[in-house]
Formats: sequence, C-alpha cells, structure tokens
Amino acid sequence: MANMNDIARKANVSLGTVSNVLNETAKVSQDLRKRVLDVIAAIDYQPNQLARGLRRVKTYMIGMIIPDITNPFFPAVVRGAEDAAFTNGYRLVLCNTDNDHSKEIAHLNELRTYHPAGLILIPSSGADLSSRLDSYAKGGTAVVCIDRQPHGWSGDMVTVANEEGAFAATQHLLDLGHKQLAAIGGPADILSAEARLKGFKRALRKAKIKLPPAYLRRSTFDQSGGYANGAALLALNPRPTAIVAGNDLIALGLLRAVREAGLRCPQDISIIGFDNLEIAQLTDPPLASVHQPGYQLGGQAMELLLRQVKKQSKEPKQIVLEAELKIRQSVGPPPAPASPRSRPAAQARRKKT
Amino acid sequence: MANMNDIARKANVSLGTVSNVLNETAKVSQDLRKRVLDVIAAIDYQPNQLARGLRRVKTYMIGMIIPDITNPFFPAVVRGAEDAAFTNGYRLVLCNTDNDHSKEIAHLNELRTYHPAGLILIPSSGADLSSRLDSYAKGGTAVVCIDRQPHGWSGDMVTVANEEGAFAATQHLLDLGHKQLAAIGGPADILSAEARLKGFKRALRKAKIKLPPAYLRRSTFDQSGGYANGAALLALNPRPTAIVAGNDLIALGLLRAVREAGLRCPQDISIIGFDNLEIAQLTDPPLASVHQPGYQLGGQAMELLLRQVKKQSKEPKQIVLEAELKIRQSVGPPPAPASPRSRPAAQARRKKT
DNA sequence: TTGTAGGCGTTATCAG
DNA sequence: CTGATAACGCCTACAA
Repeated sequence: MANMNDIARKANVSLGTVSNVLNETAKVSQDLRKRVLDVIAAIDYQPNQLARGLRRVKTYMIGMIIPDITNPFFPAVVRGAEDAAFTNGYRLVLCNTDNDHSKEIAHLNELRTYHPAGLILIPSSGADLSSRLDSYAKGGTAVVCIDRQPHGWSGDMVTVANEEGAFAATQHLLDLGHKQLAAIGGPADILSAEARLKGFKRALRKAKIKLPPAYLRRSTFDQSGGYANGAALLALNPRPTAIVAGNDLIALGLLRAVREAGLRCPQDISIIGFDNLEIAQLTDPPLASVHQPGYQLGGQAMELLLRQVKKQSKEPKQIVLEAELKIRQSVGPPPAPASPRSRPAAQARRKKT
Repeated sequence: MANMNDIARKANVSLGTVSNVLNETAKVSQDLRKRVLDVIAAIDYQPNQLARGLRRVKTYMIGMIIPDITNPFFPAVVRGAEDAAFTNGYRLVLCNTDNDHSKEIAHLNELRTYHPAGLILIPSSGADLSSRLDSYAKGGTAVVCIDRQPHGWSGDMVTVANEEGAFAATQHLLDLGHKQLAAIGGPADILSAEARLKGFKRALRKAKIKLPPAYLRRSTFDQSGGYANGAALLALNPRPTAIVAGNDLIALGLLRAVREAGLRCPQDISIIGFDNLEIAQLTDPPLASVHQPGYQLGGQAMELLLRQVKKQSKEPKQIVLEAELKIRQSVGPPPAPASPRSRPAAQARRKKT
C-alpha cells in the first residue's frame, strides 16, 4: 500500500508538504496542493491509521463495552452510537461482557492499548471501575457511561428515567383499581433494575398499599427467569392481579407462565414490561411497557463523547432521557375479588370495561 | 503508560531481550527471563498494539461488516463471531451498512488502514466486491463471507441451506393439503432471499402446483414490508391458504395483516417464516419457522478466519449449515374451500383441528 | 511557504 | 544467548 513518501515523490514535493496538505496544518500554495491532491486521488491513498495513531497517541476507534448484544435492548443502543460515530469518521470496537466482571476488566485493559479516542461503557454491575476509568481519562481517552452508573465515577453519563417510568407504570395499574400488585425485578446488583423497583415501591407507598414480601421477586433479565418467577407468583394465594416486570423479556416469560396456568391476560391478571421492545407489540395480548429510547441513548452517549474528544467539554454532563409508558392490551382493571361477598362491586367495575 | 524501554531499563536487560521474552522469538536464559517477567508483572505492562500493528502490518482486530445490528437475526451472528474472536485474543470492529452499497465500500476502504487480521463480511447485495476483497487478501488480511456470496469471489464462506430450508417448509404445507400457496420473498438482489424463493418454487413444481404471478411478492426484510405485502395477498381472490415468508420479520408483519383482516391463523391461513427468531415462539399463534443457526454462523466464520490467520489454510473452504424446520401453531391444514358446496367436507376436516 | 529530521513503541536483523 | 540498530508510516517542530 502506498504511503506518504510515495506521494511526495510522485508529486515532487517533500514529505512534510504532503502531511500539511492532508492535515491542513500549514498553508500550502495552490499549485503544490493541487499536485499532491491529484496524486492522492490517482493512487487512492489512505493514511495508515496505525502509524497515525501511534504518533498522535489517539485513533479514530471508539470502544463500546456492553453486556450482551444478544439481549434485544442493546442493538438499538449500539446502532445509535455507531451511526453517530460513523458520520464523524469514527469506528466502533464492540465488546460483550456477559455481565462478567472479569471479562469487563479484560476488555478495559486491552482496549486501551489501541488508544481509542473514546470509550462507551454500559457497566455490568455496580462494581468499582473508577481507577481504571480514571486512567482512561488521564490517558486522553474520553469516557461516557450509559444506563448504569459505576461506583465512584462521576463523568459524562446518559441514563433513562427508570424510577419515574416504573412509577408511572405502577400508578397506571393503581388507577385501574388494582390493589394486589406484585413485581419481578431485575438482578439486585444492577442499578437500573434497582431504580425501577424503587419507582414501583414509591407508587405503592403513595397509594398506601402494602407489598407482601412474597409479592416481590428478583429475576435475571431474561425470559426463563420471568417464566420461573412468574409461575411462583401465580401460585400464591391471594394471587396478584397485576405484575410489573423488570424488563420485557421477564414480562414475556411471565406471559407464558400466565398462559400455561390457564389464566387470561388482562382479564385475570395485568402485566406491564419495561423497554418497549419491538416484540412487545406483537405478543398476545400486546404487552404494555415503559419505552426506553435505546437508539437515542446510544446516539446521545456518542455525542457527549465526541464533545469531549473535540475538547468542547466543560464539566461532566449527565443526561436523563425520559421513559414513556405505552399502554397496550396486557393491562386492564382487576378481576372480581375472589370472595363472593364483594361480587356486586366487582361487576359494577366490570361494566366499565 | 510504560513501554518496553522502561522494562528493559528496570530489568537491566536490552530492549531486544524484552521483545524476545514477550514474543518467545528467541531463547532467553531463565535468569533474564524471570527478571523481565517480574518487571512486567510489577508495572502491569501491556504492549502498545498500535506500535506492534504498525511494525507487523497486522493487528488483533477483526472487521465485521453486517447490514444492520438492529435486525434481530444479526446479533446472534455477531455474538458467535465475537466469542470465538475473544477467546483467541481478537477484537471485533463492527460496521453497519444498512444494505447501502456506498457505505459498504466506505467501510471496506477505511477498515484496511487499521490492518485488521481479518474481515468477516455479510455482503449487502450481489454487487461485485471482488477487486476490493482481493486487495485485502493480498494485503495479508484474511476474508470470510457469511450468508451471501458476493459476485466473483470464491474464498472462505459460511452459508445456511436456504433453498433446502424453504423447500422443506413448502413441502410441509403441501403435505398438509394446501394447494393455494403464496410467498413473500425478500429483496431480489439478496442471494439468500433468492435461494429461499427457489426452494419454494421447486417444491411447488415438484407437486405440480401452479404459482399465479400475483401469489409471489417481494418485500424488504422487515415487518412493515410483510404487513403491506401480506395485506395485498389477503385481498386476492382466491385468497391463498398458506404463505411462506422470506424471513420472520416479514411473517410477523403478515401475521398482523391477518389479524387486522379478521382472519384466523392457522384456521384460515397458514404461515411459515424463516430465521426462527426468539420472538417466533412468543407470537400468537407461535410462528412456524425455518431455523437458521445464527450463533454458529458467526462462530464458524470466525474459525475459518483464524485458520487463515494461522496459515493453516489450504484451499478455500465453504461451509453450509443446515436449516431446520420448526413446526408451530401457525400452520395447519387448509380451510374448507370458499364455495358453499364443499361445506360438509370442510366441517369434517375442521373436526380434526 | 516549503523541506528536513527526530521519534512514537515495536519487531527483526545481525553482529558479538 | 544477548544487545545494538534500523525500519514500520506518520506528525511536528524547527530550520531554510
């Protein structure tokens, strides 16, 4: 592959002039400039990014560390980031951690040796990464965290209003008349999962409704977890009339458990998910969910990052994107109470449906 | 960040010796070796991959160019590739093309300047990329194509048995007694889409069933395309009793069209998709589909790639993975013919359902 | 405005 | 077996 020396020779100029043309780092006369550009176009020259990166101690790569691209929430985030990166000439190095802390550390350590311009991190857990992230920042690599704030770190950050979203979802169920609400939260060490549960509990407290311990379960953020924990909730007596799921995958598993238990959704039980995956509109019944703007999450993160790279940054900036409740047919008013005595009231309510 | 010079100094050896220890490129005495390794461990040294890459004209990066990570089929492929790469010390640079040829070219051109060890390409269309791919190969970058064979190229390659899969799906519908089969294929310039249609047509031909031109439609590989084309098919008279979709997203859109037309699946119409996305099991009714082993597709591609990188390659190798038909409730026997005269027969058959 | 030279951190070659 | 030394391709003072 051709290099700058070849160009200099063919254009009859010096190496430095070629560099100056390429980087616009000093004024070059029209004549020479044209000669250089012509040669560049003729042999389809492209600068060697490794040499450039070695010299500048910075490349046009941006590391992106996420839990798992296979989790349907993340592709949109990655895509949002990639699009913003691409239009600015940056490329994405994608790393999956599987929420495995040691893998996260491994990626963090190795990525640095490529001197990426920036790093976008969706932390696996609440573990303390501050020393490593600080060392990135000191090394001139911009860092932005998404979704979950790592312990002891306070740089740029983009999140979704998890607590408020879960609060709104719960409030909606309360407004429909539900009094027996349960939740299947996500893993305890994931901050966003925690925030959602917090919103759920806050809504219950505000409505002065008690949460029996058995009504609160924790699950992994996947379907099978939702299925298992859902089945457990459905077996309780009294059975909850509404369940708030920590994410859509959990809700999907729960939906399956409901179906297999011979129950109907929403007549017997209401379900709300979180994420608003595309699938949510296609299930039976369509799943109500709290929408997370994944694409924007990634896009905004990349913009914060590039702002740092271009030194336009001042103090750290934290962006919180809104979560929007999407009501669909998986929620409805509660069924008539099990005890025969309250039938009349229940029927009155039924008519509203 | 520390470099090899620092290590040499602290260990009281020469730069060359450090390199020899690091790369095992020449025997180093136990004594010196230990001294070097101790220092390395003490200061947590990691080699600068840019410098190494510049020198070796090869890095541990692997470019992966795909149409769109947001299409739910691709995350599994990417993950399969990433896992295989990671365990071998390689990292993935992910590029989305949106099936846009110019974006594909742009990525192809730019990626090379990072001197990746390899390139995994899922071509956007049948466009001729041979010159560019050849130039990669000549530059020492291994190339493997996935899913769709680019024109005029004959290197390593991993595909799925698209034609056979579609054939099996169609055959199954024929076996159930369907005689009015339609298809919504993918874009005409995508070879895998073409192969699936070929399998569909071959099954019809074998069964001596005619395919009215109106029964064959082409769609983009997404839900909205499936919806629009599905609606068009459902409006035909006579209406098809079974539809083979080019992929699951199309099938999902079609399912929505069926529902909105007030028809029942599978009683009124049978549907089979392609890909067997996780969603397929969760729709109502669960969607029959031809399973594509996405994760293995990516994994095998990466293995072929690494085989080339490690120079264990001989002649180009082409792997074809099997596609497996997954029957679910979206398929059933055809409904009674529309004409009133055949009602009795229809009812007899209904009972079987 | 243009050209020259030194060095970024590694690897590879070649004397000792 | 060990240690200088010269590239790899580019950027950037600094000198002309």
